[in-house]
Amino acid sequence: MQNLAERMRAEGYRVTPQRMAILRVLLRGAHHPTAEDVYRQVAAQFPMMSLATVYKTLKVLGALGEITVLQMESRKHYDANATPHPHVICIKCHSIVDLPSAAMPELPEQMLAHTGFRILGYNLRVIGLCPKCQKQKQQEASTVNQRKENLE
Amino acid sequence: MQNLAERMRAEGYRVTPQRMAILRVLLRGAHHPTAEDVYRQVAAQFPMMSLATVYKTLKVLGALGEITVLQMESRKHYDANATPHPHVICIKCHSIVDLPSAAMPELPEQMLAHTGFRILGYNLRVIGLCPKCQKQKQQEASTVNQRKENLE
DNA sequence: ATAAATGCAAATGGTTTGCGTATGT
DNA sequence: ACATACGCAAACCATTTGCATTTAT
Repeated sequence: MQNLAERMRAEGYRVTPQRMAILRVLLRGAHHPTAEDVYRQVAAQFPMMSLATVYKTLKVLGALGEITVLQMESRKHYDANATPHPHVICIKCHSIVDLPSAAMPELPEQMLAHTGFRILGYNLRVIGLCPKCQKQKQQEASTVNQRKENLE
Repeated sequence: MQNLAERMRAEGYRVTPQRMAILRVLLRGAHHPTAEDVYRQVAAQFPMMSLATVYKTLKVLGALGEITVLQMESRKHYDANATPHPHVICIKCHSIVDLPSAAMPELPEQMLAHTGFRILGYNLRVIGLCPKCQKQKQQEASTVNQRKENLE
């Protein structure tokens, strides 16, 4: 928490009460809140907070690698192959490639047991860089570091 | 394709030219089209097609289990735990439970190799029914079958 | 002092819905 | 004949953006 504040400053971000409040909610953890959830919790003790700031801050924290964002893409994709199989998705161009279902690794069942869930299946999304984007990246390799622009 | 037409009728759905056209696009497969993509392809030979119909049809095909829909939820969730770890998600109430990263199974590297992707990581989302929803379902067990309502 | 962050409101973009008309059964 | 599907336009909802104001540095 303190370390993060310093890291933010070091990376050129400002440490504001809003950002700390949002971070505090996230560190309470355990609930995988949506932006809306975070907003409600922060607004309770911080009435001036705006939803836009929550979104902006979440983006910053994501860029800093301090939080995980579940479910990156917003658009749905449809696949005539109805049997579950893993996908490999390019982080840059979002192209999607199928893998055979045989590529599904075994789930470590015992780790799931204590959740009490009845397991129905699973979704494996491998993240990577497609061949085309790898080449592109090499060409850009000599360019300036654009960390902040990477917020996308 | 023919079988599907019959299955649709058997299940009480109508077989329309639009639906067949959409299905044909999906069966061309290989590209994991978005709704928009499907629309464009179908509209090329079927100018009257509407985007709303594409969405409605995709929903029907999904309900029939004939296609896979990638990325079900639209809302993002944030997790203060930045190290990648699998999640168990309830299909009914969408509650999310963390698993320790130790639960990450080994990826079968050789299956990925031929994709040419540079693998950066992966996302494992286990789908199931949480304990609470399991109980609820048992109580509803005696109720009428509501397949079509399950479109959600 | 000044560049960056905030809060507001308007815009965006994918998806859904309501409704009157057309069509498969 | 009649319920279901269609096409259109409007509605929705999460997220983003522009901009004038405030604030951390």
